[in-house]
Amino acid sequence: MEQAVFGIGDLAREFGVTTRAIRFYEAEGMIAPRREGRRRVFGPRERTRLKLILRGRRLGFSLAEVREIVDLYDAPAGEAGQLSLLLDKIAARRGELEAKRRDLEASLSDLDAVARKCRKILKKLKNGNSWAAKARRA
Amino acid sequence: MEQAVFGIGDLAREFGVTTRAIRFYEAEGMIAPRREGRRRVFGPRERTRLKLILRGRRLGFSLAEVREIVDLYDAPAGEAGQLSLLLDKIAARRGELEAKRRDLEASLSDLDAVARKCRKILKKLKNGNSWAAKARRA
DNA sequence: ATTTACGTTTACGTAAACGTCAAGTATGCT
DNA sequence: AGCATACTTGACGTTTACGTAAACGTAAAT
Repeated sequence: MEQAVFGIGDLAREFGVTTRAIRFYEAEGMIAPRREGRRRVFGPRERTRLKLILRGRRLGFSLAEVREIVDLYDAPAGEAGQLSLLLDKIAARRGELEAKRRDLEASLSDLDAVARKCRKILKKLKNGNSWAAKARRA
Repeated sequence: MEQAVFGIGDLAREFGVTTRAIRFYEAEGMIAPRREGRRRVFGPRERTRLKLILRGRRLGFSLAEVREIVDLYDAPAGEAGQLSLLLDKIAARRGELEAKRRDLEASLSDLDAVARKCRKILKKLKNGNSWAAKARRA
C-alpha cells in the first residue's frame, strides 16, 4: 500500500512547499484534512487535491482559478443539467490550457531559434572567422 | 509595412494590458522605448520585447524570471566562452518550459478524464437509468 | 477658445500569497 | 525529568505587480 495518511510535514517535504502554504490553502477552504486531536491528517484524497493545487500554481493560475479548476474534479454527481453545465466549464478550462500550450510552444521554438543562432556563431568562431560580419545580419 | 512605431496606448490595446503595466515594465528596466519629447515611442523591437514579457507572465513566470528569459534574446554577441554560457542558460530555461509542459499535459488529460466520466454518467441518465450505482464505482 | 483625447510624472494604495515570528501543546526518547 | 521534534494557532510583516488618483502637458477637433 502506498501509505494512506500523511502529516503536514510529510506533504511539505514531498511537494517542496512550506507547511505554512498548506495551512494557508486549508484556511482558504481548498483542502480539508481531517483532524486527530488538533493535528491535521491528510488522506490520499487531500494529498491529490494538494498536488492539483500546486500544479495549477506552477502553471500560473491564481488560487481563485485553481479553486475553480479543482472543484471540477469532485463535482460529478447531479442531474443532467448540472452535468452538461459542468462539461461546459471543463471545455472553457481546456481552452485556457490550450492557450497556455500555444504560449509554451512559441516560447520553446523561440528559445530554440536563439540557440541555433548561437551555435552557428560559435561554429564560425571555432574555425577561422574572417567574415564575422556575415553572421550578424540575423 | 506593418507599422513601425506605436504609442503606449496602441500597445496597451493590442495586447490587452494597461498603460500602467507597460510603464511599470519600463521602470523595471525591461523595455526602453525611445522618447519624442516626453512621449514614449515604441519601435518593433520594443513591441516584441513587450510581447515576450506578457507571454512569460501568462506562463506564470515572475517578472524577475521573465527578465532573465528576455535577456537571452538580445545577448548573442560575444566570444566563445560567453556564447556557450548562454547556451547553458538557454538549456536550463528549456528545461523549465518542458516541466511546465508536463504539468500542462497532465492537467489536460486529467480534465479530459473528468469530462469522459461526465459524459458517461450523462448518457446513462438519458436512456433509462435503473442502475445508476454502476456508474458511481469510478 | 475650449473641450476632447491621449499622454506625462509622482505618489500612495492594494490584493494575493505566503513568510516569519511568538507562544503554547503533544509525543517520544534517554 | 529533561530534551528534542513535530505540530498547533494567532498575528503581523513582506514581496510582487500592478491599480488608482491627482495634477499637469500637448495637440487636434468643434
